Amino acid sequence: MAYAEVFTALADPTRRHIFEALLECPKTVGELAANEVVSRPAVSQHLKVLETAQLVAVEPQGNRRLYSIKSDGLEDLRNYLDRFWSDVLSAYGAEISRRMNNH
Amino acid sequence: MAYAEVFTALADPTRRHIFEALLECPKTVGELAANEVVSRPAVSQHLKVLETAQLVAVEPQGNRRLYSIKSDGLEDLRNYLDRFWSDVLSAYGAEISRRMNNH
DNA sequence: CTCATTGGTAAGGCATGACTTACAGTAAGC
DNA sequence: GCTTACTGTAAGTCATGCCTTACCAATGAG
Repeated sequence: MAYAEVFTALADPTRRHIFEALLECPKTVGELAANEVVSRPAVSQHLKVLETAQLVAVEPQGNRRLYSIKSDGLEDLRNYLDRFWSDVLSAYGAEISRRMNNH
Repeated sequence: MAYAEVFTALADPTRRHIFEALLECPKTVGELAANEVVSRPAVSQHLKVLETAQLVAVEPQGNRRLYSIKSDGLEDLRNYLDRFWSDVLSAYGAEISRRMNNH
């Protein structure tokens, strides 16, 4: 039921960029910040949002923190869309039959 | 390639509510606004965002404007997620093999 | 023709969010 | 131990977004 946070998290271009960067392989905050235009603290804040949305996970490794993709958030979003998808199709069916009756 | 606008559009709770209301059947602006907490102009502005994201379509009917679901936006989002989904899985595979080598 | 209904747009206020710099804390290297 | 590297948090600034009221255009009803 966390699809709301997922929408919010992925609505931001920078957060999408960070998220997509993590698809390649797990990365530290510094590595992620090196590929972004914004500052490192900004990346930290974005990672916090992504973590709340269950899109990433952290694993402290000594001095550094290794961030990696967590599929839970995407799964929530996918379930939300799947539920909608059937509703959309049935809505189309209802609309079509409605038009066939009216026209 | 409009998934960015779709994320932005569906990140707002009111817009999600409007969008979900349209799943039942096409509705006019007044009907939609009657079921929302915000004012009618606010609903109009939300509908504009949803329309930009290819999530709804309009059909003027005399005095009124009938809004209905348009699946294009959801389809874009779905394609984006599908592409990610395979990447997520392959990323997991890489991560697993990486851990098997290291530990 | 006149008035009411419907709905989009403009302008302004206010809250939220994204970014920055500064600071604090913890682990690593010497 | 002392310094350096890595990262999260706090505080403040600035832009963006959402909402409101006011206004205007177009259609329908009488």
